[in-house]
Amino acid sequence: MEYNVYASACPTRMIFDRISDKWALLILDRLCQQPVRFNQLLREIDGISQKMLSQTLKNLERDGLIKRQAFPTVPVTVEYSITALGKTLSSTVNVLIHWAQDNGDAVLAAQVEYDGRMAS
Amino acid sequence: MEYNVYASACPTRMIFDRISDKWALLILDRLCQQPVRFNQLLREIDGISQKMLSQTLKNLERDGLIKRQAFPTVPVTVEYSITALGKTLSSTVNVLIHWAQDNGDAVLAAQVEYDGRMAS
DNA sequence: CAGCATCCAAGATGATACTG
DNA sequence: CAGTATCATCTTGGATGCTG
Repeated sequence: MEYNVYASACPTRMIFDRISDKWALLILDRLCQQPVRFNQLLREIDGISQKMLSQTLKNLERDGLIKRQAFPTVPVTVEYSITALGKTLSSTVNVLIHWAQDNGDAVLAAQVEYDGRMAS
Repeated sequence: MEYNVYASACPTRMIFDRISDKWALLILDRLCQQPVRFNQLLREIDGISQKMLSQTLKNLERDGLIKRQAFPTVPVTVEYSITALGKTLSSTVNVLIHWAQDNGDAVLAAQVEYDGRMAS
């Protein structure tokens, strides 16, 4: 069956909602490098709250993009790692990251030009 | 200079905030095909309100990703088209769209598995 | 036609405190 | 350490009405 990307019920749109989660992308990118524990992520992802981290990790795990593994140490240790599926998504995300790095200046310049044009 | 992607002040992060706007991506993708007028976009992008459309178009124009052109007809006609910069972004966005189309089922399956695992 | 201004409801998020 | 629960806040976005 063919889906209309612009319709709400479209599966692609559902995935776009996940993809459009800033924290999810940052976490995914971070886990792509190596498995990381909860509090370490909390420290490294600048600006994220414990609540959002917890919530985002749960979503990512539910989507099969990351894997949660708890070790029976005292106190408990939990390690989050990326899955094969998550890796493939991360690759496409990296394309966007590189675009941003390459074109950040151009966007910034456009903003300055726009603001000047509108002010007058 | 090197930026830390995880820091709030990072330019890449700023761009990510734009990219993470669902409406912006959909509009960009639509304009990539051909120039479209305001009300036509309003009809085609399912679920978007006039307010959001107006707001998103303004942001995209400010970022230099789309171009707004008004024609002095009665009543006025406004056409939005994609810029060269916007086209390059759209290309990378398309990679994501294809990923979503290819992996939607896998994500769905993961969700079902997760929900079942958590319910027990 | 192509918007802008206003009001308001709902959801997202932060801060804080508590737990196995 | 790795979370959960609760409350307060703050943003977001929809609905409506008006305008050049």
